[in-house]
Amino acid sequence: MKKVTIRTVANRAGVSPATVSRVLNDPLKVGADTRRKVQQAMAELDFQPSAIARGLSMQHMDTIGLLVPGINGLFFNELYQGIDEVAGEHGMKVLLFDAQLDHHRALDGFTFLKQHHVAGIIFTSGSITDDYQAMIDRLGIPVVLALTHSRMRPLSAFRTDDVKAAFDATAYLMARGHNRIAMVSGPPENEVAGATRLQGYRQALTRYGAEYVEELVDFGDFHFHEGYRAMERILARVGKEGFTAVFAASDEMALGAIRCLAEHGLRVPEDVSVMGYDNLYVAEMVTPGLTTVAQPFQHIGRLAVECLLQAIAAGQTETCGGIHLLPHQIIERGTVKALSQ
Amino acid sequence: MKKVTIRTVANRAGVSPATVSRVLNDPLKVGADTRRKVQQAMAELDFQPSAIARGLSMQHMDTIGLLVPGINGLFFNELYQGIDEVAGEHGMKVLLFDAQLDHHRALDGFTFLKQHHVAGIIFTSGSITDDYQAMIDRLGIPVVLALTHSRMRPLSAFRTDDVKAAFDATAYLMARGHNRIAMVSGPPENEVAGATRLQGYRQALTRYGAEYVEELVDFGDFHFHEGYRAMERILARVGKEGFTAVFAASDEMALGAIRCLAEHGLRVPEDVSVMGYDNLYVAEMVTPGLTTVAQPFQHIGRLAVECLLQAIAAGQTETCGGIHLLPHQIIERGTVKALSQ
DNA sequence: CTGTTAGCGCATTCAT
DNA sequence: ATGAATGCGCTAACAG
Repeated sequence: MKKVTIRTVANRAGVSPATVSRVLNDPLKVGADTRRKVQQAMAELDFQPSAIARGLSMQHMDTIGLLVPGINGLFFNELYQGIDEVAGEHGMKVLLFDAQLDHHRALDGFTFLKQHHVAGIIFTSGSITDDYQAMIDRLGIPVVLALTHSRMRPLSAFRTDDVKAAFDATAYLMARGHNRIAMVSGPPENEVAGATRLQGYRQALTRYGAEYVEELVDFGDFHFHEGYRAMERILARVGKEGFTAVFAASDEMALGAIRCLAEHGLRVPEDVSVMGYDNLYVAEMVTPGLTTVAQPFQHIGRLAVECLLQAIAAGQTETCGGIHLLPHQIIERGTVKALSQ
Repeated sequence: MKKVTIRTVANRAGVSPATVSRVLNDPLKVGADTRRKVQQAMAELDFQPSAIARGLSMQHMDTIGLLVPGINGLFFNELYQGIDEVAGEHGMKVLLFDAQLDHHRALDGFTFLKQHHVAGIIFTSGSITDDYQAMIDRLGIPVVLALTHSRMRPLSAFRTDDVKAAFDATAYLMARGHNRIAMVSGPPENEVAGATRLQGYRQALTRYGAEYVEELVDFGDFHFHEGYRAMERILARVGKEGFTAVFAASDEMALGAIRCLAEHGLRVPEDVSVMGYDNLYVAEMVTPGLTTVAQPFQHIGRLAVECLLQAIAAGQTETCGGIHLLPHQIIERGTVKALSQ
């Protein structure tokens, strides 16, 4: 089974390569019967036009790049779904690059995508450090941020208002009678999902007249195990009676905290209420369902693509600009109990 | 900022394009100082060689295609990780195509990947129906199956022995004193993960002297919600006392079943034991941890790539062949209780 | 060791 | 409406 090109088809159909190209891209521009001949020849030869050659010739591959820090984050799936969908609707494919949690590899991701002629890039999560920014500047193609932002350049960013969301979550707890609320925060040096959510928690506390007590907060890397550890440390410091609720900066950590509480004989929500953050699929799948604040991942993905596509169409490297704060939402499930007293 | 090609660099460095190409692909084949000149020129111009043009010229893109039925399956992440890793180790990139649960789109996936010159394809999950097989035959590039198999052609397949795994899971339950075990199965028409697991369950039952009772089994689509529904139907038929344990054909459905049980006042594992299948991340994150049978997703991914790469290197479209059954493993956590009587 | 030439497969002017 | 020629950016022979 040899290589069949546009040329082989042309010979078979007794026409020129150009004509074959035409029926491929604009069938109406060619005579009805020659068109049929060509189409038949293509079918008989099982011709597959080379997207590579086409790309070289046309100078664009109709793809957008998606740069993620690591596909192990459970949020990836939900984000990707939105992205792939609208990209498809606009005739674009998405080229995925996984940085595997390696900063350097993430940098490589940009050049990889560039070398593959993506029309634009969606950068996901992870703070935009200086080197990223420098890379992006030299790139010459539009870049939009999803679930993160850059404080230097006016890169378009799509995310939620993390401090307000954390504020609301904490307020939600307080409105139900909790005033000693522990927090399992993300790393404070993480500006996008660490410091912000901690800040929101703190603001709500003081706003509604509760005291911020340092012993009640600890930190983790957003994953299950560290959520467990952080909860353990808090418990060690303040004991089982030290708090009536805990707010975690991610669903995974919330689940880790719940496990830890269970092992210490504390039931959720009877003895302590727990709130998560993200509203991943798993939040619904656990029993009792995890009360959490939802980020509209899918919607964020969609908007990011649309913004990117717009910049691409407009033809320039600058995107629609600005930080777009999408609405979060508190999803009430079963891990929060109102204090009856 | 204009387009900088291999030619621009050549001019800037005062050499021929061919020389630039050489420092790109085999730096040692060029004089030390000219090489430096070229490298400097490349740096100054921020030259990014076009992977597309290179691909066209070399007739291969150094990528393998990954065809998944839908990225919403939580197992995707774990599989992808193994695949991307070893692909990278061999200098290959993986091109992802998501069929979005659409049979027709999955077919398109093959031609898409083919048109993008992938060296081979890993097809994931979903039964290999006739049209798939026909497509694969015409493709002219090696294809390996992960988490599924084909009963017609000797396509290489990497998966677990589902009937034995289900057998073992059921036996595990019986060894702990359970003999009225409900099953939340996958669709019986699904040959790879539906009928097989149900069969294993049934075999264990009769093998160890328990009766197969039809009222105790119901079906779902492997996802949470249907697991819930199936459990609900079983409960409606046999009542709360009808069984002491339930075996689900997926972790998601196990979690759905647990939710249903909880809503009927049944505690896990005190009142009824539950076993899942897959050992997704979530199995560890719920409390109590879900006892389940683990599929070595990551390992399967790695092997699939290696098999594919081998066929590619060998230069032909036939892969190492045969169905490779990888060992499963029962992961004991907290949802199964031994009956003490 | 380096420059020249000639494609890779397709799209796109121009002619006809 | 269709064919011939040219170029996309790069690699690979073959010279020198």
